[in-house]
This record gives sequence, C-alpha cells and structure tokens, in this order.
Amino acid sequence: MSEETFSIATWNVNSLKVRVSHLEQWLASRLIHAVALQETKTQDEAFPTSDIHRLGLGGDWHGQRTYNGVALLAREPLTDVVKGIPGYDDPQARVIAGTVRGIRILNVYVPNGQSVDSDKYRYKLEWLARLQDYVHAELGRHPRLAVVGDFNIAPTDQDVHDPKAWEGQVLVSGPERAALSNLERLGLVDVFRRFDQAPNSFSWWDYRAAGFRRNAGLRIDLILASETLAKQCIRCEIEKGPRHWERPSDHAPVVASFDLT
DNA sequence: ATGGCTAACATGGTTAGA
Repeated sequence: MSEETFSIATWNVNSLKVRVSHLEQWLASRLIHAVALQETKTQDEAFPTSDIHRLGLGGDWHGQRTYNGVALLAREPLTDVVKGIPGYDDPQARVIAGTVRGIRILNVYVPNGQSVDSDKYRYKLEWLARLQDYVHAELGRHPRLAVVGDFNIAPTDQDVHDPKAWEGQVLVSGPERAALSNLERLGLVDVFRRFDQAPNSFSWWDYRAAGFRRNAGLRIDLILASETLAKQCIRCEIEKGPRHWERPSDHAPVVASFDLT
C-alpha cells in the first residue's frame, strides 16, 4: 500500500462500551485511517475518550442514552463536523459528518423500521427522505463524498441469505430499496459491488438461531462513494474475523481503501 | 414455533435490534 492509500471502515459495534476491546484488537492488525461506528449506545459525557486516544484515534461523536449513537474516528484531524441532519429535528442520534484528508464522510445509522406496518417504518422512510436531501446538498459541496454506515436495507436479493423468507419484510421491502436507489441515483456507488465478491457475502447475522454459523445473514452495512471517489477505490471487503470472537457485535466491519494519488 | 440472542436499564422484565 502506498502512502496515499486511505482506508475507511464502518462498523455497527452494538455498544461501544462492550466492544472497545474488539475495536482495539481489530485495529491492531491493519491500518485504518478513519472508522465510522454505529450503535455506540453512549452519551457523549460517558464516551470512552481515553481508550479511543490510546488507539491513536481522535474524532467526534454524537450519542444518547441507551439507543443509537454514532462516532467518526480518524488518525488525523477531522474538520467541519456536523451532527444530525441539518434542518431535521430528530431526537435520535443517527448521523455525524466530518472531513478528513479531503474526503467528506457521512456516517449514518438508518432506522431499523421494525416491521412494514409500524410507525417506526414510517419514520424510517421519512428519515431516508431527509437523508436524500442532505446527501444531495453534500454532493454539491464535496466531490469526494463517502456515505457509510448501517443502512438497515439489503440492496438486492443478492444481499439476502433467504430472499423468499425475507420477501416484503422490513430491511428488504420495495419502498426501502427504492429510497436506497434514489440515494445512489444522486451519484453514489456501492463500492463493495465494484469488485468480485464471494457469493453470500453478508455484514450482519442474527444472534439467534445460530445465524452466523449458518451464514444466515444480510448485507446492510454499506460504503457509498461519489463517482469521483469511487474511481479511486482499490478494494472493499467485509471483515468477518471479529464476528468469530467472544461476545461479538452482530455486525462485521466493512473496509474500503482508496488510492488518493 | 413470530421463538431463538444480546444489550441497556435495572436488579426482573421490558424495549429494541434486524
């Protein structure tokens, strides 16, 4: 890897407090320049700042008690941090943006939606419409834009272990996939699909019913890059290693590397 | 079989995740 390689990771850690040792172990074995975390489940006052600094990372975070929470961490200074979606009064802490090495990174934790007939599903679709407007504006300002995170949408049936069982369910339903397509049509590329990948590549596996052992998963953690940035993407992989460890997150980290020369 | 497991908050059982 050249000095101009820049690697961005996204990882839903399902409680940063519980997973900080996994983050440390994982980061020790590779060079990640920026990492976007979701479901930190930590208020900002209680954020494990000293642990993060010990890992050689700085950055910023946007959390709340019990639920949600996002952090954007990097080995070099993060500038122009924005928390939440501007103009959208959302009580749930789901978005943080910042610029590092000339790349604008939007870290998103898209609402789960629970089930297609729930109020949470309607909130999810409303939320995605607000994200659409935000990303549209950001693309106009930043030629190198990465929108990364837990999208809680499996883009196609290729990203679903059992498409028949999941048909029409939350995370794969038509309106959610349409919202994701609309986002991509603004000019974003799902860089994972720019490369050859093993069939049945997933980023999340249910804790229940031996989901990971059976590879009964979904690919819902995505790295979307603007066309200018996507052209510089040299690899994108799901790192299943930490999912094997003791007391894992139900999500695996996803990493994309860019050649910025 | 609408369960299975994990985490937060709490200290038993509910809420939420996906």
